[in-house]
Amino acid sequence: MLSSKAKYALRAAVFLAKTYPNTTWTLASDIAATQDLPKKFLEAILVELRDHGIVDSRRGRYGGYRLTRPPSRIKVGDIIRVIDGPLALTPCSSRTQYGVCADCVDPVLCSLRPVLQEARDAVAGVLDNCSLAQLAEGPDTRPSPAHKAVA
Amino acid sequence: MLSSKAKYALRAAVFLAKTYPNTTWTLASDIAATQDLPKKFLEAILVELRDHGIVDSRRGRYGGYRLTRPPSRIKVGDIIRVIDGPLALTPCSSRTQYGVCADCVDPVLCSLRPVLQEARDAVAGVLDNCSLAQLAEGPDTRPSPAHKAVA
DNA sequence: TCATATCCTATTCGATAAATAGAAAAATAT
DNA sequence: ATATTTTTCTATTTATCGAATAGGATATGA
Repeated sequence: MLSSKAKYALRAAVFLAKTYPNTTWTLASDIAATQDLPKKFLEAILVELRDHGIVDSRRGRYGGYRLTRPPSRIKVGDIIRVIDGPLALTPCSSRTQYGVCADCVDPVLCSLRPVLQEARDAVAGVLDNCSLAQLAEGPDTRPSPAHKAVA
Repeated sequence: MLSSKAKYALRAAVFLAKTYPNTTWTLASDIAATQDLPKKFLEAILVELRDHGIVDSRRGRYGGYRLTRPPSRIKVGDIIRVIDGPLALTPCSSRTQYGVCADCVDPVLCSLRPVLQEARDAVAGVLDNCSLAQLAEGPDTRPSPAHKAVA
């Protein structure tokens, strides 16, 4: 599951994508207000995105935030990785942030690794293939699962 | 990321798969000892697996646990869902346990839902396609990512 | 130099993860 | 029947993390 933080980050990023390209800077308080996000929390999120090269920031009057590159070149997977960490289900099945699990020495668990890598490749294939530009184009018109669930 | 609990559950399940079919019952303490899992914690996990129809249990002397069905019919995805919940990244993109996110009313987030559903289908496609039988067949012989990472 | 915004540090609050303890309940060998 | 063994239940613990807030320091442009 995504953390709230990651969802907020995605919403903020899509918001910024919608105003791209932008000569002026977008206020954190504007994002917070229109997206209904906790302002202070959002600021912390934007700092993280900045530290990872997703957004640029400018202090002081007429400061704010904007994307560092065109929305078409920022992927959903990029943002999730920054906020929530690897897409993989275990450190040992991650490709971008590989690490040994605490209990990774176990051969039985290691028999799991191949399938976990497949899983991580499968999610990454989807999330790294969807850009902010695509999301910013507006709400999707396909029937949502909400409709199906009610039916 | 998987919880430790889910990893323990998988290891325990693969262990049980290796002794299938089994006329006798396998002790929790045997699983704990050979797999190096905290015994009491493992017991709680086995109860959850039992409550969800993955294992059967028998109390008293010569009691223990065993799989309710052939390992080929128990998928990695089944076990992860029982212990860690839906494979999806949000409740609203889950198919087996659909639910509305706390902030799901937001149209921007809703523009995310299609891609999140794709992601969930992609992971599920992998994890629901890998059975305990496959894992029990022994450690995988493909080059592991550990080797690649060291290189 | 003032207004405004980001940025930094600290703190809170609650929930969840990961486990442990101890006793009750059940099943069986003897 | 009874003792033994094993699951099962209830409670508690401890630490960590998620989510958020507070307040001030720092930078920027008018």
